[in-house]
Amino acid sequence: MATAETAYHHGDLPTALLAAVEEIIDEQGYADLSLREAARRAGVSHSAPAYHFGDKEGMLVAFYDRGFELLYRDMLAAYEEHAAESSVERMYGIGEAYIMFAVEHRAHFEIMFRSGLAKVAHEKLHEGGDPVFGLVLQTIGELQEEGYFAEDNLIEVSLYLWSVVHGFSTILVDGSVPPALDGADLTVFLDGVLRLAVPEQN
Amino acid sequence: MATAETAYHHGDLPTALLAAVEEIIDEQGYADLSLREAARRAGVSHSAPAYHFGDKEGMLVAFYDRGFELLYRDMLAAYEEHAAESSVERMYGIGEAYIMFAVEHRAHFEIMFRSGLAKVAHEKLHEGGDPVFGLVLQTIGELQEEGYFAEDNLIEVSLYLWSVVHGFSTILVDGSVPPALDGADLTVFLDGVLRLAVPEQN
DNA sequence: CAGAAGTCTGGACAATGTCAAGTTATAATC
DNA sequence: GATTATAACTTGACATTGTCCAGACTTCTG
Repeated sequence: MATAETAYHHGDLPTALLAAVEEIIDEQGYADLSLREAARRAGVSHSAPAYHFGDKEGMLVAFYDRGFELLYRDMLAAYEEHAAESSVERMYGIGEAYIMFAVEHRAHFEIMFRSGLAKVAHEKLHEGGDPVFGLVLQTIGELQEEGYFAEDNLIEVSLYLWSVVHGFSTILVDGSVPPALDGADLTVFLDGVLRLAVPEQN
Repeated sequence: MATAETAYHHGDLPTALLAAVEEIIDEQGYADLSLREAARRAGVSHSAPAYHFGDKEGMLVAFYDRGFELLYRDMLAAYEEHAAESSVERMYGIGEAYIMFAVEHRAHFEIMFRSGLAKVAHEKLHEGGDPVFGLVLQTIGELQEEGYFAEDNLIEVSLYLWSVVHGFSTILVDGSVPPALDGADLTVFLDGVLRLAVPEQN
């Protein structure tokens, strides 16, 4: 059996390393993440990761890419779940999926948006079309068609809605909420916040 | 003259170090910030900072605190500038001040909200009352009095507006905008986004 | 079975954060 | 004004980190 037990060949070291990255960030935060600690947890030597990822940034970019895969999967599922309903329901759906992704995959969210990696990696992402942003634009187009927003300001509307959803996610992940809200059930506010974001239909 | 030139006593090393921190983050980003490089730029030995700040986190907390001072100063000025006008104008004012602070003091903004320091330092901040958040609550109360929002959901409204403003700031600082918007004059969108955030008066 | 390619090890190096002990400047005291 | 004390730094050391390089082991290919 040539699985994780094997002495030399690990089996699937890249996956094991990315799992270790998530573990470390969850336990100790992004600041204390080190290549060598990830290698230790995967049971390999300190320079094994370099073979697969080149350097530390390479490993984080792989983690970053995986995060966008997961995020897109969740958002697409939410979109399709409300395919037959109003565009507002789809908007709430993908917004909620985004926010819940941030909460449930905090490690990925941090690397994706809070590590300074965004500047480097986002360029690569946009070359490939960025399906996440594409889905957002699609939904906003539908909102405009159904009269929830004027049709002459797609950029502003998309920046606005993206700001609400991304901002709320950031706040949740930070834990930088006022003390009164600490430990509260955040899903409750999630709904309220999203509903405040979309005006009455015209 | 016992100023910065002096061999031993620097004159005001803490200030010089915090200035160096800002320089380094502006030039190379938060990830490449090191205690020793800050010391080098201030012209002192590698462990001089420890005397004033204890450790690296201590130095960053000082930088963090200074950032909140500056932010509150800007927001308060914006609030008072529109003291005689509608509450919406004050809301736009402090929102714009927040966002422009993020753009113009990018280094402070990163440490304040994107460094993982928030969890540690925010508790300390909230003990002291957090004037920034106080000003936000004040303004939202006025918005509710003037009928822009229902009066039974202060928490949701504050989370919502904070999300818009903070989220937009984050997006600007990231540079993680879709390529079409790169290099565009962001102040234009700032106005549009803020106006989308507040509904018609009741 | 031989060789080539793929996967990982082990040692080295410079850089970093932190600690302990020593050094010099400034302030306080008599 | 000399002495003493305290504040403000320096110097040296150590463990840890990311990266590079030469080598070793394993598996695949013919």
